[in-house]
Amino acid sequence: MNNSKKYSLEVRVWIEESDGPFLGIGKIWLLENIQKTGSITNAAKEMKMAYRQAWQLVEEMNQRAESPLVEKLLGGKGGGGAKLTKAGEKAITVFYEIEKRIKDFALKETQNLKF
Amino acid sequence: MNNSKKYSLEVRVWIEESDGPFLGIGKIWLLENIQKTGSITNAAKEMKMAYRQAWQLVEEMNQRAESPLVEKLLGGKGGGGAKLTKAGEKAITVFYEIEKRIKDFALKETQNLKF
DNA sequence: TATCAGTATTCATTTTAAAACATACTGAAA
DNA sequence: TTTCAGTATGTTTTAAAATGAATACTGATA
Repeated sequence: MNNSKKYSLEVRVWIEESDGPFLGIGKIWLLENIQKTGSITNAAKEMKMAYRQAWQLVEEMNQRAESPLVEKLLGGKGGGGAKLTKAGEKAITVFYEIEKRIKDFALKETQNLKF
Repeated sequence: MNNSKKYSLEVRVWIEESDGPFLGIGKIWLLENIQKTGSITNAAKEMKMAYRQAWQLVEEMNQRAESPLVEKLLGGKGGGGAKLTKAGEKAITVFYEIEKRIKDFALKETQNLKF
């Protein structure tokens, strides 16, 4: 008879670029919230993160991607805003596709862990 | 013609237990160093980590595993030491097996990422 | 041409985790 | 019964990261 502790396997996936971690689930959530709210400010509020932090993440993503993932609009009606580029939308779907395939595999591979 | 930025997929794997993350590559390295050096003190030095921290990780592992992964020896010749239990040795091999299977799969699945 | 909300940027403050320090405790062996 | 190196544990420093506050900038539109 065995102890009944439950263990499960967790997998984290991210895209690495020459200067280090480039795109993981955190930035993907940020992209999704920008898409949903139309601005970095509101996306940040949604996620309860500081605007400054969100802005820096967007800046970093845009500089390190082959082409910008977020288009920022300065001034004008409503002060401006931010929206995803085609590349930004693509990044979300590609990321989730890859993540899903790997997590499904991991789940299938690991049943009844014991430690 | 396309930009030549290189992207790669990174995967991190760890074992989760009811109270959160239980065993990842960091603790595995610690186990390996304990195995190699025969004490927590020397394992910590090897890894340039504080003894206190290493000791706490061992404590946590032992309490949350079904049975202890590290056997600690108090006092005596040389002040004591630490060695892996059978369960500790098993944990290392099982962890690496799982990790390898998943990383191999991830590598195979993802070629030519673009962002 | 004044307004307005969001972007852009700097600086001070808080939070956090990690490391460093200090000090008992343990027990085989000389 | 003293020595000794490693375990055990609390306290203090340090360093890094996140947050918060403050301020200037932008430009369509009323």
